[in-house]
Amino acid sequence: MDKALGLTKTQKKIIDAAIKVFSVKGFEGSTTSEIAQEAGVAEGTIFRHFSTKKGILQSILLQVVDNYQLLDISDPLVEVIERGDSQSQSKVSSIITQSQEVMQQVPLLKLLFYEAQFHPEMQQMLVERITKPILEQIKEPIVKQQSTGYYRNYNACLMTISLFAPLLGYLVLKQFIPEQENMDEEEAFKQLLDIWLYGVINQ
Amino acid sequence: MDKALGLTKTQKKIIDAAIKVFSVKGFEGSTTSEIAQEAGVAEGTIFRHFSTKKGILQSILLQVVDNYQLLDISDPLVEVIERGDSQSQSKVSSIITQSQEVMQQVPLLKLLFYEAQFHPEMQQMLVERITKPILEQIKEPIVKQQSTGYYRNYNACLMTISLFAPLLGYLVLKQFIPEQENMDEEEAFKQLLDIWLYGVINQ
DNA sequence: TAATAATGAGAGTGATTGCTCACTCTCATT
DNA sequence: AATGAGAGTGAGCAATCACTCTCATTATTA
Repeated sequence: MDKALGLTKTQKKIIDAAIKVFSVKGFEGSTTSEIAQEAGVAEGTIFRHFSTKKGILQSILLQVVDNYQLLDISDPLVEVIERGDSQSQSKVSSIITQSQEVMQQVPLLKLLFYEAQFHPEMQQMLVERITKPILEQIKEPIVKQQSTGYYRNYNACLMTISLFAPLLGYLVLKQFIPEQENMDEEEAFKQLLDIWLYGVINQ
Repeated sequence: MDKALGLTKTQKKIIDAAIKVFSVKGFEGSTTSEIAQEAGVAEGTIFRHFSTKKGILQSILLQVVDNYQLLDISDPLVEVIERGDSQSQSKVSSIITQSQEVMQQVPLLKLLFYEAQFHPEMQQMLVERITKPILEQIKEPIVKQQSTGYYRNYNACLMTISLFAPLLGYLVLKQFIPEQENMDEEEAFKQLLDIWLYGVINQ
């Protein structure tokens, strides 16, 4: 039956095509016929697998939510928090490696987070399954470091934002200002983590 | 002729209505008849003032770009950078005051930055007239502080991102996770600036 | 007051949209 | 060979869209 991750080959073709088209033209700006063309199937085939156009978007969201690759970015960050040392290059590098995968998904994430605001169930799912888990996962080791007195007692949620937002901001900014800046990604991440750490470490 | 800032009363009514409708439904998700209804004008009237629906969006962008209120947020940040002390409450407070105005504009900014990716001229205008000026305005005093040795020698652009992204991230996050968190906005901004500062100040 | 411009109301247009449905194709089972 | 189930097709439908046109009414200006 050609299934993988609960999706048939045709369904996967359609979803991949939809991601491509939605990313370039936005959800409302895309047409089902474009998606069909990109997927190499008839328009009618789309509606045999997805009840509505919005159903395609929801399936994309489900695919992203069920894909833990995304959450993986928080693991190396947790390492950095626990070691309290950005110099541990190996871990930093793994962040970069992960984030290159994530970076290619930045347009998709932008799409989902933006379009979700028009569809409350989707918004809730994004918040509950992606935003909050990441925040919690990162907050926990921060609180632990605070309890030992190694980190300052700022609000843990704000500390998490301070850590995460610049990394994400850097990736987003890079997408529409390809500031050539003779600096590689690894060095950039290292500096961003450094700035955060030395603002967090007590003394 | 009823002009103010180059816009007649009718044009202003239409633009205000369009901002409201676009913010709620997105650009492609909105219809000109909705905008007309919200503005209390006939649909045909819209097209007497704007050649196309996209023309309305472009006028909104022009209005935002010509409105320096937005850039004002960088002034108090520059103050913080120059003083190197977030405790200077008066200045922090003025950031908050400004940012409350800005915060109400967050949905509009999200709209413009998102929709602009589908319209290259608009994207370029946003980058050249908003993003880059803000970055430059904030980078300059950072570089000055670096030259005196008071700030560490990280890449100035990254330092700017580290400063700006958490503030923006906090505002955006607050919009779809109304984390009641018994913390007022002023305290939040103070802590975010603190975290940044003590990661930037040498020693 | 007369002339001119702006607007409201709303029907109309062609193009496009999301979606349907009658039909075909494939292929395993009978 | 006959059957049935399910995937795929694409012409076409009803609705909607951005946009136009007309014309009576109101507001502005000379």
